[in-house]
Amino acid sequence: MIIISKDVRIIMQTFDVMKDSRITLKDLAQVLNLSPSTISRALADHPAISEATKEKVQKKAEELGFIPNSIASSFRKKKSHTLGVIVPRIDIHFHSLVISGIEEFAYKTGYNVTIFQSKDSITREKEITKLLQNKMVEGVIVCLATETYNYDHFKKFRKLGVPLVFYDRVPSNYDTNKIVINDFESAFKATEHLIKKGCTRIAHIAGNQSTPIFKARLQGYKSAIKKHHGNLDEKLIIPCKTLSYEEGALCAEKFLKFSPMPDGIFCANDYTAVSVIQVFRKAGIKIPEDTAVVGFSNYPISRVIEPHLTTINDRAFQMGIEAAKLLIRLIEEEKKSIKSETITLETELIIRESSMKP
Amino acid sequence: MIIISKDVRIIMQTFDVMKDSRITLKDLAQVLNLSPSTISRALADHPAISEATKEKVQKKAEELGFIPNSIASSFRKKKSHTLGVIVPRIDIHFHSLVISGIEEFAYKTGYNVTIFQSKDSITREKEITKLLQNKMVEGVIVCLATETYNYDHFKKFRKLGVPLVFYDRVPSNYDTNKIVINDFESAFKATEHLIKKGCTRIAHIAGNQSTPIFKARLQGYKSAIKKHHGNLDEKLIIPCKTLSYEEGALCAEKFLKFSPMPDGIFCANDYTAVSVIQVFRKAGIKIPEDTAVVGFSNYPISRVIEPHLTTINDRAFQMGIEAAKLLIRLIEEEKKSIKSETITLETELIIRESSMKP
DNA sequence: TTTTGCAATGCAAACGTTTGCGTAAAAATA
DNA sequence: TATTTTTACGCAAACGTTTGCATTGCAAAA
Repeated sequence: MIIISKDVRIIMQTFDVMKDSRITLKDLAQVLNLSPSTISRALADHPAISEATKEKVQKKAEELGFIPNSIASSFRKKKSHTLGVIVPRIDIHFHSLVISGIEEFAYKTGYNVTIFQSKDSITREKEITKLLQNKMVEGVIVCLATETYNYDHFKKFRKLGVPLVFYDRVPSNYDTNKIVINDFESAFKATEHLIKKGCTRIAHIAGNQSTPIFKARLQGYKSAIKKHHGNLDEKLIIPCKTLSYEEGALCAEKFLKFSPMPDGIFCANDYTAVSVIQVFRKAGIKIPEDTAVVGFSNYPISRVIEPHLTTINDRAFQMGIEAAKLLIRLIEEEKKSIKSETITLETELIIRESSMKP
Repeated sequence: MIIISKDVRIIMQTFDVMKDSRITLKDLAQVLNLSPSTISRALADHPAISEATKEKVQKKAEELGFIPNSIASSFRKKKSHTLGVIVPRIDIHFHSLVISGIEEFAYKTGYNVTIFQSKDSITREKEITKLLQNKMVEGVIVCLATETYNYDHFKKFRKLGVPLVFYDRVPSNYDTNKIVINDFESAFKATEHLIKKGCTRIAHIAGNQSTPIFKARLQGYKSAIKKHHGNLDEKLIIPCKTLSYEEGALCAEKFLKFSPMPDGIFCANDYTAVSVIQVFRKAGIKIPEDTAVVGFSNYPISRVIEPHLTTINDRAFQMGIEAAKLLIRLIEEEKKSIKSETITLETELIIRESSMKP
């Protein structure tokens, strides 16, 4: 559907005339009979410029619709005021929350955010790191691709003096800045909650054990069980690859065949937890009376599923805020710090009906 | 938790030495006894440069770890190779899908994506448009803030020759490029589906009527009812402000008091649809036997809720792809086109259990 | 009055890359 | 061999802003 009206023609004319006729500092200088340097300083509120000229310049700039060319400025000052962000996928709710936090803080501080998706591919991740170096970003925030176990492609940033902050899926054995939650403690809390609710056979749907966060969650679960129940039944632990909704259903089917069945299940994420609840309910198992369920991440779905899901708030938005805050601090610090920082965010157990045993 | 090891110290030394010692074209030129222009052309695979020198340059560039300064290049060429994206919020699943599509296409085409959240505030939206002009973005993709009814702050882009593409919440009465779905037809399809399933009293949870997309959905609903049932009972239409999960529950409560109750409900989004299903089921109403429900958007939750929700796939990812594709075409077109384009994506009715009346 | 000091502005270079034009040498043509 | 064409490269300007240093005018101190 294409519409060409008389109106559009008029607009086009304007368009063609104005095209690329951006007013520059020099133009302003000429008009005002001042030097470009004075204009520049006036606009930057430099103390050496008199208030009178400052006002004059401001007014004229406004009048002529002067738009400072920040690329020229970046070029000259060697500062792009841009942060690069590499996430596995933008459309995963957790990451979109983190990005939202990053943008929020960056915007307030005057930085721009350029995003890239690694699609969990190390090849693409490497490509992106190269791009980011060209682009002269001032700092980079990364959540590693699942495939990434070697971090060499990030070393160049250090050489270039570009600070890095990793979040969630962070490098192990590599000293750098990290924003994480305490997965161990969170899992411990979640498991302990089930124990306190009277569960005696608590199962765990575990994530990919080559990913540190899921490993830590399993450890937290184990630790809580050992502390309160003494011994641990390894059979109650079912490892998953992707922790998808579908995989969760498969785990649930397995649990249904156990005898006795688990009376509590701690799932490494919310998708599998939701899946378990649905499969169990279809099988006539009452949640939470027969089996209590706890998830991890506080996805929107957790407060929609019936019964509402007890889960761990993983502070995704806050993670983004902290990542941006730390990164910008590192960028603006006079002498770039040598120390690497790891910020651990406090999680919170959100207790809902799925674990409220009578 | 701060760890300083001997290793880190060594890295730091390297770091300090290397800092800001980026190799430039000039450096390369000097080393190779060639002029910067030759280096530039060699690296750009210019036909006027011999294969021999090209190879020599490539090799040396690799060897010295030359990183082209794309800010300088952007500055000189007046091309930032950057797209600006303004969305109300990144953490809304629909938008994160669109952004994902935008990034996907932009990445393949060599463009970067800088994102901004308007937070549905017109003030912030205006601020962002100013920023984007400074940044010399080559094109902008926008989903308008709910507050936005005046589009003057976007007119400057046209004057600057920067193409704009709007998606989802697009300006009305303003000739520009738009990517939309056919909300009218989709709503018509959804309502007709309920009619064909035998529903005779079909209600509608409508969105904010000052937003064109929700207005169109209401019209589509009305049109289908009128076509098949002849007359329309306006009481069966409940308008909502935000279409939130909570608002959906309020609507559901109202429907429960109707007599006779609606035997079909078409909701303007999935949140309210899910809410309706839950409230109805708690009240003992069988879905879909007593009342069939159809949502809109195909949110992840729609295939988790029991019964799974019949809904409209709004092609969010594809919308992002198309927006980026159109924008980049507009950017790269020789003579910027005068015509505004509106691309309407075909939606798809996804039929699941919530509408499968026997 | 001369000197010193300060406030306000200008000069000019620089940032790294690109590009139109010029030119030398080599190759092709007359 | 003389002339033209082609090939391969260099020169130098330009992009718009910033910034160290120089400069001007003028008031305060000597």
